[in-house]
Amino acid sequence: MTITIRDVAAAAGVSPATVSRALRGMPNVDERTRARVQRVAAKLDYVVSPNASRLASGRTGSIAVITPYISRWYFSTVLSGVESVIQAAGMDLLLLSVDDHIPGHFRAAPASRLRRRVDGVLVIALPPKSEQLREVIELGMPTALIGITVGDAPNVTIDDEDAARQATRHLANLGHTRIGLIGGDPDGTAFTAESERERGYRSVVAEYSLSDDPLLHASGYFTIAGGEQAMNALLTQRNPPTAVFCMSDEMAFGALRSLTRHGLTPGRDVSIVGIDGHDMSEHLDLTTVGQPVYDLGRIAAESLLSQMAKPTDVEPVPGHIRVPTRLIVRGSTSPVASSR
Amino acid sequence: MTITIRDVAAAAGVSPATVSRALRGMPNVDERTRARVQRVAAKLDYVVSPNASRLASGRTGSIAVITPYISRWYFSTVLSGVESVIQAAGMDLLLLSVDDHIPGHFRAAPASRLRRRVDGVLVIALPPKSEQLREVIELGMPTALIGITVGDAPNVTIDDEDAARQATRHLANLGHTRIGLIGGDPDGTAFTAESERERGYRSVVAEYSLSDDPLLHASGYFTIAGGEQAMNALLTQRNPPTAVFCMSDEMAFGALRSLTRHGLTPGRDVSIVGIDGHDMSEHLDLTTVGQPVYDLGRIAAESLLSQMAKPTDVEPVPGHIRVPTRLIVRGSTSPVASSR
DNA sequence: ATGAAAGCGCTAACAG
DNA sequence: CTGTTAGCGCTTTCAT
Repeated sequence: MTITIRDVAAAAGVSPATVSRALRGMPNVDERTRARVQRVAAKLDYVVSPNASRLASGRTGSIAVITPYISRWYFSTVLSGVESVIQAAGMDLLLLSVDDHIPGHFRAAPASRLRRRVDGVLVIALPPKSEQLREVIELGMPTALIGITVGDAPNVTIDDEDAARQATRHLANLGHTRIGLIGGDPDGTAFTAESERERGYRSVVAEYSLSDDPLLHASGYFTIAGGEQAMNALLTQRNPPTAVFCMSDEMAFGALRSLTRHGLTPGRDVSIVGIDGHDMSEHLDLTTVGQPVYDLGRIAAESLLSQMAKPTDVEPVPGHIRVPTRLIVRGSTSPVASSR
Repeated sequence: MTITIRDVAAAAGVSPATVSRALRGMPNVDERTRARVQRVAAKLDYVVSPNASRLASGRTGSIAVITPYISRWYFSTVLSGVESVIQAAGMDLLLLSVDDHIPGHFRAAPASRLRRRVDGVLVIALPPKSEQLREVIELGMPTALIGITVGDAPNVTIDDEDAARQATRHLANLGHTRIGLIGGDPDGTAFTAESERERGYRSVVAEYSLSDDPLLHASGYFTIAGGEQAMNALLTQRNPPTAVFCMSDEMAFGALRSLTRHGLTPGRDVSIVGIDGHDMSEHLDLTTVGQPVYDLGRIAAESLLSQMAKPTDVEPVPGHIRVPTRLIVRGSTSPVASSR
């Protein structure tokens, strides 16, 4: 019923091997033969069986993307960039989320679903010390990490420390001296990005001799709601900051909302700056340090592909790739009110 | 090097066939034999080769998700719901975008990448009359559509006409009589949702004898920027609407922004209502008709799975599944100003 | 309940 | 440049 390579071979008057070569564009095939085979294959509406092909060749032609979230902006945007490259390369993209969106729902370890199934793995911002990431790396297959740094595993990131410096410096240059920080969790160690951004912030605090009052720090857990609560906390102090650096745009959105709810005007009463260049940041008039998230995905996928193409013995260290960020100044930041 | 079913068989002192049966939980295997095989397989760290298994059995164990966009809120949220079900079922999820994010970049027809490769297909809101959708449906494999209706193909949607009625009625009940409409494209025919939402709007206009001035209609192309421009157009008329129904939250976000830019206050000067229940809608205090987007994905995936489980001869019509929506009233809507 | 045998549809040497 | 010969690693009758 389903037509196989032998049907094509018979119809074209050649052997299955020749059909295989002709269709895959291999050399050492007479161009007229190739043309005839292609024509016959098209007429017969033949498509190779990926499974047979993979079984025989040992290559799976697929790469897996592992991500903690699918629908959050950063993750879906990275995924989009990844997908464009994978698809252009003619490979299959297996999507695997390790989040448990449904509380209490057990998610199998990703590694077991990867073995013998994909040629390479792309990991989007999994917590560096998570069991799941460790498992994946221990698989020992070609891997590229996005947005995180773990040992010397090939990865693509922004310079998080520098991004934080750009954001904080922008505030300092506007004359602010009490600059708040809204970070992730209180430990600040869940992600490499978190500690690096904090380091960037601290380096500017030192550089400009800004206030380093510990009360200027709050945790927003990288969510909108968390950012709002963090800003609430900052605002209800005796001596609130005149400007706040948020480690992500989403937390900054929450901070903006907190201001509005408190009857304050972002940019006039308190300046807010984020990191991301989130789609909605323009809409909310948020100053931010934009990162090319779609490109992060694209570049990581390309890097993985080239890593896979290379012979396994020579390893020219795909290494760490840094992509640039840039400060986007909007209405949420302005010079400190000299006197109120 | 890689260990196969024969290694397990040898180590367990049984035949490969028995290992196969034991590991897949088939009946007619002595439970002690099964236990031994499982123990040996685990000790040897054996994983079946999906390709060999698929080739031999004829089942691919994968389902494809085809979507025009990956990073837009609606699509990534649906995808997230789909993924949770597919993964729980132990199947592979192949992600395929048919969008050309990179202008001029040719995207191969999806159908050719599906044949002999997946057992079923999930399609997220592709334009009903698109070539790509037609191709996919003609494949004749188990399929479920999300957010669109095409013939009698199994699908999962909200009641778009009803959602539009809820939104428009809410405005009418607040006393508004000049209610604007921001839709997708001028034809309003790209998606089934579009024409149905327009029908719902019109039915309420008729029901409440509201103004049906054609100047109250604008096109926002389902984007934030488009929504803003549409609202601009509506606002610069001699007799602007006092309330506007936007066919999507993202267009509503744009409309809100337009109001703010014009010095108007949403909810006080002009009421705005959207459809979606977008993550940011709460943050922007937007009244909207919420749809359970994550569940749309979940339900469609489950429906597809059960469709695939059934024998092909009896077809009890998986049919059309409607999920309920609900009006969420927030600050962007309020009673019409009786006199200004 | 278990084993033997025959493929699933293709690719990869190896000849020629 | 093309054909032949072996499998890739599993599943599935068919026996036993």
